[in-house]
Amino acid sequence: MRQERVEEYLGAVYRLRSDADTPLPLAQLAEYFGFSPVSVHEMVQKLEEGGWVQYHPYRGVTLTEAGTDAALALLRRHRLWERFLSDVLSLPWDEAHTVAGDLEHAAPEAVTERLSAFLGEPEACPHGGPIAPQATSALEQCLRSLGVGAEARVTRIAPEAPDLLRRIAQLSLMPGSLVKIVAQTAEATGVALLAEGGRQAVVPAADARAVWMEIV
Amino acid sequence: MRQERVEEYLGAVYRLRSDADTPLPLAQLAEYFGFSPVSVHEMVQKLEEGGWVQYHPYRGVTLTEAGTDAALALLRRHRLWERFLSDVLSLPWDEAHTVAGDLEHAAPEAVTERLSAFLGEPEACPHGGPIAPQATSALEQCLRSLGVGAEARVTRIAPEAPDLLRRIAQLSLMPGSLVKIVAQTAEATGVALLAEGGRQAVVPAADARAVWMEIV
DNA sequence: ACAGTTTATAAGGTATACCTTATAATCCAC
DNA sequence: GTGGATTATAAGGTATACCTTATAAACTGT
Ligand SMILES: [Mn+2]
Ligand SMILES: [Mn+2]
Ligand SMILES: [Mn+2]
Ligand SMILES: [Mn+2]
Repeated sequence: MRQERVEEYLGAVYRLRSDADTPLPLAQLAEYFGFSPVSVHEMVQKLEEGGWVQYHPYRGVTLTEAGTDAALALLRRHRLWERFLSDVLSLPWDEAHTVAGDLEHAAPEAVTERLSAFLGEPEACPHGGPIAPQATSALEQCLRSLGVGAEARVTRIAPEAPDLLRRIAQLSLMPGSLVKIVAQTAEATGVALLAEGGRQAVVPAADARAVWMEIV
Repeated sequence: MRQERVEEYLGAVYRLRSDADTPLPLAQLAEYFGFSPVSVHEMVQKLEEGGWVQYHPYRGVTLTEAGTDAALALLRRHRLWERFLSDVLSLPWDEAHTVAGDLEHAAPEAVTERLSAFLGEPEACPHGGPIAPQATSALEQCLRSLGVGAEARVTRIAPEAPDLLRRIAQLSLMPGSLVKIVAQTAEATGVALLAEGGRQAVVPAADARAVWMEIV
């Protein structure tokens, strides 16, 4: 197995899983990568042989300790590069995410640590993802799930799909933004309406599911 | 052909060739990579189909214009990352070279330009390699070729082999160092002796061939 | 409890980029 | 101009990581 492939799989498992013990169905991994389920199954078997994941037939994969460590290290590198690209080189945040997706595989531990120090030991990526690997705050709720009248602060955008990031940026909904839900459209197909610092914006339901908030 | 492989070959051709029109023998490429000549031959044929090189049977390869452009762009990225790793993250210069060998493939044009701006548009890598692609100064001579009594300034270390770089660093022979040749040992197996700012050092003949200087 | 869906496994295929062994063509130095 | 070294080419092989098609097994809801 090539190192980069291993990392991509472990990173994906970490990002997509709901919690550490609930196995992630291979179908979800396949869909995430756009690979056939058969290919993902093959790769997962190799990952299990390598001691990175545990495979639970008919249920999915969980990360072993080694797998979790590797995934966390990857995510940390990813987010540090994102900060560098975004803060130091002023790259748009969707491009920062994309480029970091390559750089993340090419920085040994020593470089990562020095990069973190240079950046001032940041705590989150430009999209709100934690850099010091810690549990996601249990207080986070997605924008979609908030009711009319709620006031909340954006903590994070996840998942970090480039086109989604571009739309979110246009609405100025970056982490830190304070927001009040002023209206809500009908059910599944609906959108959420909200006002922020005077301005108003309409967030499509699908996008609202990727915006995570903390009620204030 | 995968982009990274193409880049590695073009970069190697550029670094190893003596001048633009003299073809580089495949044997030298094979030796550089540690690949079999047959494999290199196969790859060179694909590179020719791709329009990156021209192959002159029994003589070697030359870069096409597209190939030269790609090689120069790669070298530029390589050297900018070296400067970043060395200046900003304080990595030892041999490690900077090694890590840059990976990062160089993962930075799109836009990132490269911003990186260069952030670094203050540097003109050379930590080992003296030019960043703005220009002809190497014709005044450069290698340390090995200088006679006793000559006074010169180090301009560059090439090739950038990590262990060579470590030895050179220990002798404090980085680009900029001023040096006077005070003695020279016998022929091929010999070493060159020199004094620098009071200190004295003995440079093995093989290493002296990689230290390029400008007579002052 | 069984039908229908989901998941697993078997079998064979592709492309990339490396390998070895063997033979053929060419070059070069004497 | 020929013989020994270099270089080219042919043929077949490996590993990785993806693919499709087809069949089998297990799960799940009614
Ligand atoms: Mn990646
Ligand atoms: Mn991010
Ligand atoms: Mn490289
Ligand atoms: Mn360099």
